[in-house]
Amino acid sequence: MRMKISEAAALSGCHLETIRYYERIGLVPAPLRTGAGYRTYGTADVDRLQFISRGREMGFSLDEIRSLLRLNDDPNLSCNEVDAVARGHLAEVQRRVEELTRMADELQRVISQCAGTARGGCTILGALRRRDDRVAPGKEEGRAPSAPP
Amino acid sequence: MRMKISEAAALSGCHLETIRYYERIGLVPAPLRTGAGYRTYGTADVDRLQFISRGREMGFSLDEIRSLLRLNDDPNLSCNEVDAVARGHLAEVQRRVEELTRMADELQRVISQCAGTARGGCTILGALRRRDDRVAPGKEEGRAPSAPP
DNA sequence: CCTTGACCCTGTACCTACTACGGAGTTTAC
DNA sequence: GTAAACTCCGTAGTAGGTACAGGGTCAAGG
Repeated sequence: MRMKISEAAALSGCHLETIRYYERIGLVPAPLRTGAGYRTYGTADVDRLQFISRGREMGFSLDEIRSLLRLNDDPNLSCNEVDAVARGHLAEVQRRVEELTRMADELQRVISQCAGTARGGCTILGALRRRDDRVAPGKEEGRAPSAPP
Repeated sequence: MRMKISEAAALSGCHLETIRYYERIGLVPAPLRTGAGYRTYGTADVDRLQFISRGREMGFSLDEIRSLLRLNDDPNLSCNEVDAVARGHLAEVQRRVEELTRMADELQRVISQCAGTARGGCTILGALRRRDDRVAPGKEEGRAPSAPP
């Protein structure tokens, strides 16, 4: 019934050393030990580790997972809070998708330009090197194009 | 002409302490110093910092940027290698977009289910808890969903 | 019984890319 | 002249782990 850490790792999807790490940071309780000091895990322990593993697969932070575990343990279930955590995380994931998509578009752009104009100088390096002809979102230096220094 | 670190930070887009960090890890050379030991930067230094800042905005790792800087410094320009670094990074960014998109879809799914069936138990927690289609050796899954008060 | 190899233990260091101090010295503005 | 703003260095912290080193333990084979 009770198993060693390597078996718990295989069943839960958490790496062996990650399990010890989770224990160290208090995300899972310290398990029972054998006389020799070996950790032994029961099914409830493995369930908890699986919960964490799935949470990580969905991109939740360990802090978010900590909250979700507390909510999961609580008998008077508070679905609203779970919902809030999940929606907050979804928003964050979507934000990261947008950010990375912008990066990918920009990369695609400079790479494809480079393929066309390779002889005149690398446009990829040019995009990194260029001074001021920037139309990127957000930043504006107060430098008038009509009156250069 | 030469400026202090705070000005170099403002012009380059790198945080002041980040500049010192880049110096410490050897990404930028140690700048000249005043008699009192203050760092002073010239335009070439600021250009290099800007290069790094733009690289980071495109998501390149500092190691990749290190390579790109070397290629940029090299007079016999090797556009192929630059291209390889950029394409490799683009592939990685696209991989991350896909991964995050999968996460977002899954989150969307469990969140919307939860909104519909909130009374039967939280489906978000259920998705994390479920002992499922994976290799579950001979465990019975039948747990009657008892109605909450 | 003894050895061999596969486990397991603790503790620490390392990774990325920064950021945030603490405590001191320096420059600048009024 | 003095107070505020700036700079210095070094260290430690962040997330989420991974990777040893240097030991102890357990099962099987000979």
